[in-house]
Amino acid sequence: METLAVIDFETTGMSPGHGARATEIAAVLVRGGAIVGRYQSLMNAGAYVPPFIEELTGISNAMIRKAPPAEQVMREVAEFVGVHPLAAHNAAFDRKFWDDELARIGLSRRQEFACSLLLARRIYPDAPNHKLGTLVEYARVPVAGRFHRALADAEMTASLLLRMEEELMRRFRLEAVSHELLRVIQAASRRELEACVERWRGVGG
DNA sequence: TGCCAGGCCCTCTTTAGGGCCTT
Repeated sequence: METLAVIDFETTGMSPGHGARATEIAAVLVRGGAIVGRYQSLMNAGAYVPPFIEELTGISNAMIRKAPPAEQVMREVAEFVGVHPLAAHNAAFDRKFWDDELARIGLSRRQEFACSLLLARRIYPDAPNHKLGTLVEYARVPVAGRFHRALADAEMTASLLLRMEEELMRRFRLEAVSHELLRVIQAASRRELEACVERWRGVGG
């Protein structure tokens, strides 16, 4: 049975290419339609947390100073995730930080990301918007805690992915939805969801 | 001190611009 690792970063800014660093990471393991494992830690990368980010996340400079070193946390979470396929909400963002923080300890990513944002745009085109908080309400996913904290966001992203997998199974009469199928769907045009799944079914996916 | 990005995708498109998402 496939296990999926859903991750979420809190950071000091938008891009590691401009000096932003991670302040917190969470990873949850999803298997058999349920969350079966959780990892969460603040991390001290020596970076300054701007006031806007402190307000947004509730993660302060004082909290970061007392947190374990980023190197230690990244080694732990990389070990926790292993080679399981990855997922995140707006994965382009988390992928940048995952790759950057791993590179700093001499590691590299071993798997691809599924993106719950791209999937939601295809599966829930009529949602008011595709922010995580809006989708949690729209898809009736349980609120797991404070938004913009890593573990709560990772758990809600995982639950949203499970809800979308259920929707795909119902709509297309599939017995299961693999990470590979999610990758195929998110890579296809928004307007071609039906044709994309039928092609997948046709080649025995 | 506290600046800042970039991929996706739509459309009044493709010789481009701008909104959506993530922190």
